[in-house]
Amino acid sequence: MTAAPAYLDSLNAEQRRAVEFGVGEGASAGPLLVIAGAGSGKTNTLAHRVAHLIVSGADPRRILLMTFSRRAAAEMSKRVERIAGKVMGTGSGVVADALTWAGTFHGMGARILRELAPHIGLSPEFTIHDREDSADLLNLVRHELGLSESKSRFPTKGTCLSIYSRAVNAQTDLDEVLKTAFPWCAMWEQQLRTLFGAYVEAKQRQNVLDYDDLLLYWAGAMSNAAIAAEVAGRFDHVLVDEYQDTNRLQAAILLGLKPAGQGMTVVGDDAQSIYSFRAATVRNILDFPAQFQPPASVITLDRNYRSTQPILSAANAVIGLAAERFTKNLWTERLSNDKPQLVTVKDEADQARYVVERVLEDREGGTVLKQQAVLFRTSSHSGPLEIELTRRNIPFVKFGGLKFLDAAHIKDMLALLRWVENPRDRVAGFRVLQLLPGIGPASAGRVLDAMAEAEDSVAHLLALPAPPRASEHWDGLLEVAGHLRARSGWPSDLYRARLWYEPLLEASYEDAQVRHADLLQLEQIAAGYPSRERFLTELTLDPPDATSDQAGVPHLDEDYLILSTIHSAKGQEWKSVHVLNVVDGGIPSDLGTGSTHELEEERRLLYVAMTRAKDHLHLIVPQKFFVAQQSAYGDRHVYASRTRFIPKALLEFFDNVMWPAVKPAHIEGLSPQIPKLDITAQMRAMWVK
DNA sequence: TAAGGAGGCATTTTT
DNA sequence: TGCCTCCTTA
Repeated sequence: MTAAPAYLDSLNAEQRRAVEFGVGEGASAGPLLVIAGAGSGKTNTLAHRVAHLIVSGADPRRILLMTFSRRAAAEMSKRVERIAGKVMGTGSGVVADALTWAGTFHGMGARILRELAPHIGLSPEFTIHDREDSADLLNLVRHELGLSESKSRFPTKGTCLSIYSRAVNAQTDLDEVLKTAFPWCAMWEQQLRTLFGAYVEAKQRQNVLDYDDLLLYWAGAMSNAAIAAEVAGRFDHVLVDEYQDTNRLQAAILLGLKPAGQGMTVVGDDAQSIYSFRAATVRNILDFPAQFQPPASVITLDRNYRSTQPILSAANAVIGLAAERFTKNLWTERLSNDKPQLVTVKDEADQARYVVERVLEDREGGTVLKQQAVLFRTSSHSGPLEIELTRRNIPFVKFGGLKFLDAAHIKDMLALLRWVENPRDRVAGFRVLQLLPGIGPASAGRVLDAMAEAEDSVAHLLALPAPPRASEHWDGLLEVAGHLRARSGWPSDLYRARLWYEPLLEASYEDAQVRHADLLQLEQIAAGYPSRERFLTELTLDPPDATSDQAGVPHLDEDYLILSTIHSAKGQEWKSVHVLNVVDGGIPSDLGTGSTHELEEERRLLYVAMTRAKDHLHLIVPQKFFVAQQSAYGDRHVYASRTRFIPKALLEFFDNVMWPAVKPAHIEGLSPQIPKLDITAQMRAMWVK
């Protein structure tokens, strides 16, 4: 082996092995599995590997790089560019924008399917349903089948979708899925089977795909030898990040792309597998090497560059109690005397106060808010904290939970665009039509039926008479639909759509002002996409994270505190991390204790949360904790105990403190950062729910 | 047949 | 609490 090029100097020996593995053998290098522990420089290593491939002559347009989220893909591309640019010269243009196949499985699937569409019985104009749309369609189908009689408690649309999704992604038959994951729905097996069959037919008639279809159709296409050869032939290298969170369907796609494993690299950490509810299976990563002949090479990265030794020791101890584990303990050279804090507080209100106080303290100490995060198991757990933050005028952004796109008015606008893009999309049409006063489910259904039978459905729509009570707004709808259909100007389409929609918005919502602002923001976002189709597709596959419907959401250039579900915190790191509700019922969630399998995943969740912290880690244990979602009504709290994942024997890894300490917090204790005279804001904030 | 009101019930995490 | 479904009324 020749001496390593200078740009690899910053890597340690194992990282360099991972980067250089098989490079120079061209596309014939065998499969590689990199087990990369938390904070072990995984992203950096993968980025270096891609850059190294390119520098060594690989064509970046023939590299497929799949990550868990779009954010991760963007970050990766940027790094690759930086590294390779340094070597090859930034102006060369060889690297810039050349890494065209970087994204999520779903995103890449959508792109490939649009090309393959004519060959596999799809129209290239297909639109994509997000979870809620899918559930709505499932609901429509359910009603048509008469499965919604009142006395029988048929599973809700959301549950039905989860069951369907799991069966698809786990490649498992319905009865097995019901038995293992949804036992309380097992009695409905026959009806569910009928429902799912009808659901699939409806999707095909309407030329829509749901999230699962993006994988399912892709995998299906790969089972045809000619198509598989065509698709596989495009890529010399296939690299997959976060492999522990892929499911069997995704593994099947990969195998279809690289049956012998040549040019394939997967990276992951079985200790961080937290997506089994999405049918991800840790078996994918464990069984990866053996599915090839000869088996894939394995390289392990276990040096942690993120956390201090005390934090790491505590995290190692927690994961060390796992029933099964495959990765070694992480180690670091970052010494420190500060153990992680295990803080007992009275209730969730005190928990919120504690966090706020520490956050302000840390900021005093020079850690900007953006370098601090508060993590929690369930989106609703941050409620009391959000109130406290608002009261104290501390800006924050929340990741996970409710999304911008879930807002009704945003969905309305997108439905119009989607319907115009794909007039067969019944969920979209149904929604748009019912926006008009005087049109309900029945009229909407009739219009859609008439369109479905017509040769040219849009022309047919334009010629339809107004439904009985909807004459007032009918022409307006036809006009905007006709216009958008005939000539799509992007992003001005959205502007036209808004002009049409705004009168309806004002008529039906009290807070039309706020919603109006959201629509403007949507227009901003739209301007960043080259076409309507790309906008709709990518927005569905990668919804913006934060909501803006509450006052006080900061501009992005300001400093703000990060609030995030543990799931959404994957791959990230902060100087200081607070974890809320580290009690039984919080983590593990009281819903996640059904099987050992679920319980182990909850344990890994705590591990993931803890390993996000670089310097300071606080686990907070409120003694009084509300169960499930019923926080506000009734008084159904429980006296919780510390999470079972930190039994007595592990207490030595933590500083155990009670808060507040002996004397109660005093008003003079407030940080000088709080403007003393801003009482008016507090008065107003008292009424912010 | 649309639309608003009353009453029942609730299973987390996300592409 | 807030969402969803069913029922009543115009």
